[in-house]
Amino acid sequence: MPTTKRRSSKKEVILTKAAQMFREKGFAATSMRDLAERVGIEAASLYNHIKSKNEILEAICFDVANRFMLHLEEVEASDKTSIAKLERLMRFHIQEMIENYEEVYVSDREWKHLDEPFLSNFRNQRRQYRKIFASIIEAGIAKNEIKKIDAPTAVIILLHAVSGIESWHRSQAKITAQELENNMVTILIDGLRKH
Amino acid sequence: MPTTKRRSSKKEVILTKAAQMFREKGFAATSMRDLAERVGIEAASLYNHIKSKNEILEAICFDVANRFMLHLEEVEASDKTSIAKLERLMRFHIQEMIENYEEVYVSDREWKHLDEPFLSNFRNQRRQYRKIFASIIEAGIAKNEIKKIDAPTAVIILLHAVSGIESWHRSQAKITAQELENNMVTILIDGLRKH
DNA sequence: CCTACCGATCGGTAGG
DNA sequence: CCTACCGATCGGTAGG
Repeated sequence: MPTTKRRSSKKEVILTKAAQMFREKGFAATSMRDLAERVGIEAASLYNHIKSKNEILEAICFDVANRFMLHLEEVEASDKTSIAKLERLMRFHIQEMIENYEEVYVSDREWKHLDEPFLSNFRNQRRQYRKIFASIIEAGIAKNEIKKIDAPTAVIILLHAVSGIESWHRSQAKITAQELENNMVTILIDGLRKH
Repeated sequence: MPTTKRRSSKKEVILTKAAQMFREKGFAATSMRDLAERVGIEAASLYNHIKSKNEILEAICFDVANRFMLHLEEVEASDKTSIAKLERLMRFHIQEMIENYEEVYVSDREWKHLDEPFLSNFRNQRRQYRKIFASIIEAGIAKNEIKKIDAPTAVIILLHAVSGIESWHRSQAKITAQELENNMVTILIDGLRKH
């Protein structure tokens, strides 16, 4: 049964190419004709695999959001110190950014173009994610593992610092992914200053 | 002479409103008709003040880029420790992000929509900025003020962490701008862990 | 600063 | 999966 074996492969190709183009040019500036050309078919043929341009964005954004939320809940429930939880979360973010670069980038920067009700849904998941993330930091402060800083501010810094990996990705890296990961964890957890 | 006094005021209104809309919806998704409505004139009338949609983006991006570059050169030439230079740069970034939010945000996220030769020009300024920034960190490592981390990675973290202030801006802030600034500097320079 | 309009391109559909 | 095409909207111009 060779048809079942790779049944949805064309749709996957479309989603992958779309993620690449949405990252390069942005969602709004990517036309369905551009995308079709990259996939190697006519624009009209795209609609045999997807319902609309926005459906592609939805697939990308929620795929990423669900993956991150699942991991966060797993870490939250684990038996670790707060600093160890934070470190694990950050390493996950960094690895995701490296391994699923296009998708994660698009989910982070282009979600504003989602239509309702997906827009509200995504925004809620995002808010919920940050709230749980902040609560882990708060717990660390309470247990005296973490400095008394404003937890939401720390969340913003950690999440955005990681999203900066795009620049590393583009610049053809003089350091390996593993070195990058260790550098980021060191800087964010222990700071720049030498004690 | 009341005409000279506020000669370019309408153009300034257009640039300000455009920065707001480009931030909210992105450059590509903002139409000249949307913008005209916000300014309170017909779309065609915009062209009495600006040459094209792209010219607006150019004005925003290079205004910000020049301001940042000027400040960086001033700090670089100053007589301070590396850590003090870094702290001053970061405080400048944070203040700019708070005071000129729309403009700085657009310059950071929408510059990809610049046309040539502006696109290459902007990219070069950006690369140059990061190179100088990294050299300040390298100098700090050489003088033993800063940990032995990869300087380009540190630059990415510092710059992107600050750009995360958009989230603080949107969330109607429970802390003041000054508290935010101090929190960010602490976290990035001294880290999260309590020693 | 407006009315009137241009050619180009958009996302998407009909029908095969 | 394609050809042929739709109405809507885009950035921008002519002319006043």
